[in-house]
Amino acid sequence: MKENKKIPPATVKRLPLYLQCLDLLDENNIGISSKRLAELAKVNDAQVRRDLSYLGTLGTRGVGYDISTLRNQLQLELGLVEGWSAVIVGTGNLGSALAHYGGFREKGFGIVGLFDDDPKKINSQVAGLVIKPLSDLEKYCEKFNVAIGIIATPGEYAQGVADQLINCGVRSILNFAPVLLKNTPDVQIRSVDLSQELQILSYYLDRPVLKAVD
Amino acid sequence: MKENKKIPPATVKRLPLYLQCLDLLDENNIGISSKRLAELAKVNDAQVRRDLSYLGTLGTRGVGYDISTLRNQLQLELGLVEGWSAVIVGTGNLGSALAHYGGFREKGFGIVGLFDDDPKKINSQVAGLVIKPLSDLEKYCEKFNVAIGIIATPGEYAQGVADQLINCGVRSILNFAPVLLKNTPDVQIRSVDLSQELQILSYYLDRPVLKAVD
DNA sequence: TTAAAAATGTAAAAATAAATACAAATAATT
DNA sequence: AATTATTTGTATTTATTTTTACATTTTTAA
Repeated sequence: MKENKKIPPATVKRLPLYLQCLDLLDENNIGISSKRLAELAKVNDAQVRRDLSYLGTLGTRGVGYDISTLRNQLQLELGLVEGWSAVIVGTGNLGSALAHYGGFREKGFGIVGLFDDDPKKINSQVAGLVIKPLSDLEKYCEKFNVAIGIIATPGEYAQGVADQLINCGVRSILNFAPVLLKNTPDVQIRSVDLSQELQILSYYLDRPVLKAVD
Repeated sequence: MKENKKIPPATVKRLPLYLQCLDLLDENNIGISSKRLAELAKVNDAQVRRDLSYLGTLGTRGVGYDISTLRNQLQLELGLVEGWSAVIVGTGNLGSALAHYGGFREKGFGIVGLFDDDPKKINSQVAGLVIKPLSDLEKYCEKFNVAIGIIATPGEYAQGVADQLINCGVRSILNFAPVLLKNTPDVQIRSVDLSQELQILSYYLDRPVLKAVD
């Protein structure tokens, strides 16, 4: 367990963004300034320096940041070197999209199981993984020490699935179903609600002058 | 164009959440208190009152809020009564998931077109819509007065698609491709990056004591 | 060698967001 | 009719986040 250096939540949300920006750079770049990184990430350059300072004293005055050091520290802080295992529950279009999505693996996450309760889907393959029934969930979670559950079921099944995941020891859930999951102590839940994102856009559609926030 | 009442961005982000909470209520509920709504939305009750106060004086002291008034005002403020038209570009699993997703229509958005440049997909149907080539985009945008473009292509095509959408007069983009789109004046861009969400979860995985933010 | 330019790290200030606390209004109860 | 309980709306306070400003360090140029 990592010590609690207490990085502000607003900063934590930007760390993956910085990592993404580094990935954009030409391979023979060796260093980068907060000014340049800020341009790429579209944030204030002092914000970049302040954010990065939570990871330690990584830069050199008058010089900038060493890209590889920076990448390493970001990955370390975000826990991307732990090789967390994840399962995806729900194998409709969204679950399949997630299963095919290379970005998870690329960032160090391993999708070790795909689950669905539709008998027609069980034992068929998606993205090289065999779809298993939810009754196999516990077995998988133990075997692969699954840390993350990704819910991509229709809304009506999401809470039940979440309960099962939690019951299997999963302590982090990424939920794409458009429902509010119950809070459980010691379980981190992040929800991405596609319709809510569109509604926020819609608000600003009528008010082009105003600035939205991430 | 709506006048700029300047609702704080943090509040705007919660408005769709309140709407979702109202949808959870039994149909014969007529009123709701900020306390109850706060429980459902998992926020502080004063926060609910403060947020709603930006929409006007909607409640009655000692009584609470009339649900139907509240829903109407939220929909109005979010622009959900304008019947904005949207197109989806990219019809892989993610694009298909979005096309099938009922939540958009339910909230008043109309998906009026599906676009892809894969010749094998053109003219096939997804969710009752015929997939068209990107060369038809301009025609559609004019015909349906498309306000919103949803990008669900692989990363490498996303910026090009965004440019085309903007060129066709689209002023709001919801981007699911894992790339940072260039800023364009007067164009609102919201990006949902699946891998970044997982990375944020990952940070807290090692630090169960800390509290994440939305 | 010295001066100017570039860049970090952070103190201090400013801006934004959230929570507390309570007066005012309404409804329920005695 | 008076009292108590409920509940909003918001002033005030507190917390968090962002930005400004600058001393400090390093590099480059004169």
